[in-house]
Amino acid sequence: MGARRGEADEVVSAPGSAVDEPAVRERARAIPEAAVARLAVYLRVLSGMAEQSVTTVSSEELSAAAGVNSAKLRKDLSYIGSYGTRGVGYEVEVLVGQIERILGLTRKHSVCVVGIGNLGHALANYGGFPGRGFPVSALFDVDEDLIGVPVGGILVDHIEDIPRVCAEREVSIGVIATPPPAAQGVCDRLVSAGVQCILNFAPVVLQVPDHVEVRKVDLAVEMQILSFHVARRADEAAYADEGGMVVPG
Amino acid sequence: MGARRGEADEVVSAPGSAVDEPAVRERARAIPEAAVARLAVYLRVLSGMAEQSVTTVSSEELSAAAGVNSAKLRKDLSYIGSYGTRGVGYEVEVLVGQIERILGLTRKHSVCVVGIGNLGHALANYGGFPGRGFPVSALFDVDEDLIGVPVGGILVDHIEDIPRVCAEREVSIGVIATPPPAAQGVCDRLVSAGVQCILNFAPVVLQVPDHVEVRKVDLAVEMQILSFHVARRADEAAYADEGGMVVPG
DNA sequence: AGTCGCTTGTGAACGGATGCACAAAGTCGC
DNA sequence: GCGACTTTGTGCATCCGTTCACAAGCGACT
Repeated sequence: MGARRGEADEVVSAPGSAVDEPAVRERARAIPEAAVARLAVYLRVLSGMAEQSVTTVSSEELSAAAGVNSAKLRKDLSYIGSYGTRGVGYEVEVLVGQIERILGLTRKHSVCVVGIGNLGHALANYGGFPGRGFPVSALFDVDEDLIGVPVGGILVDHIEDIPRVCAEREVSIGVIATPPPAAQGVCDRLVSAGVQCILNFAPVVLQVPDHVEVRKVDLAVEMQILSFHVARRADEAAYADEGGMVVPG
Repeated sequence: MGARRGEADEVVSAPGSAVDEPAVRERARAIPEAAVARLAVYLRVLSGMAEQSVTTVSSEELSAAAGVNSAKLRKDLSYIGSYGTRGVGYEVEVLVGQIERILGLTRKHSVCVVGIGNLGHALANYGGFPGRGFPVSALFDVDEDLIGVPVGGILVDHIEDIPRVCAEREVSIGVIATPPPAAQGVCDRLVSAGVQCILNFAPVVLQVPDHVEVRKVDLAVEMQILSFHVARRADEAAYADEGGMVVPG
């Protein structure tokens, strides 16, 4: 992902001289993407614990609840600082606060949803967003029958108004839930409206400038990955049946 | 090089006695998970090309359309065999067929959706599934008002009937779109019904036996990852402005 | 045929993430 | 205060996936 930026033919110096790495570069922001995803999961688990008045948790307990191994959990947490107490564990409240800080959840992020079909409706009504600091503050579609209609308490605007409305409501995250052919156009509008992060549900590869972050959720791809595993299982079963496996003893 | 799958316990003979291992070679289904996900994307792009009567494509073109670099694309394709022609490229039809074969799409996979709320509705009506070999053939909920009601052409059954209905309709993939508290219970029912692959939209870490494959799609997590990037950007901008760094302890 | 240009397929280097194993650092009981 | 015990935080080895770079292979053109 974001590792590579800038123009290609810039840096390359001849090997041999001046190889001194400018140690200046790295700031603490070097959290692996995979770890960020897991931090979000830990946060959810921790929030649940906090609600049940759990005050302290060990890496072992938390990792079990999050479905990872404890060493990985500790390493992930170490990326954001040392907030544990050796011999005791982590204070739930502290961890929640720190993870929220790192994930940028102390600020609210306004979200807009584009494409108010089945999925768009579901997203607009999805309780998980506002509850976790992501107020859905704008909805867009092209269908004239939908414009002005409230969905989940928000009035639907026309796609043409994306730049104006997004600016007014300070939208920082755009969610695309349109049919595939419309996705790129919507994406371009969002980008020109200054939205820098996009969550794309349309089965399309979006072209965006370097400074825009895109994550995609493709249901068909997920299903196909599962299909692959179904097939692999079937193969393995057949293979085992045929006696390819040497069973000792 | 084929690093083998994790099965490991194979009979390892002395390095000198190199016997040919035809069965094992055929067994070399060691395709990285990440590559599988990309294959699904290539397949979508290729299908689009086929519809536009494109017959041949180079790794450069295809990789651009799929948003990856060409070396990675070639390596991904090499996992499934050598179906390209040097100096020319790949035949679209051939590639489509081979990827479908590897992903197990030559067989239909019946899907059931559990939890017919907003998201469940969206999934039941989602056109992308049946169009790609994933007929939704069963729906479940607990709400008595929904039982027997057709959604997307399928009647909703009660969750209690999961074992019977899934068996009857040979469901191989279960999709969980229930509220979080219900998810684990539903998951257990699916597992006991023999479903081996689960796509989980509930923000919960599911506990399943080893032989069951779970993929999760967590919208809140996706949003939080984006939030992290928003925050990181803001930090970078601030850092660039100040030109210095003081990290408070 | 021979050669030239193009594209695939892949060995090997690289880098990032994972898991292990242990020292450091704290608590608890006495 | 001290020693035993617990749990964190991390250096290190390992593994997996990505990227590079190039030989091998194919078609086209002379």
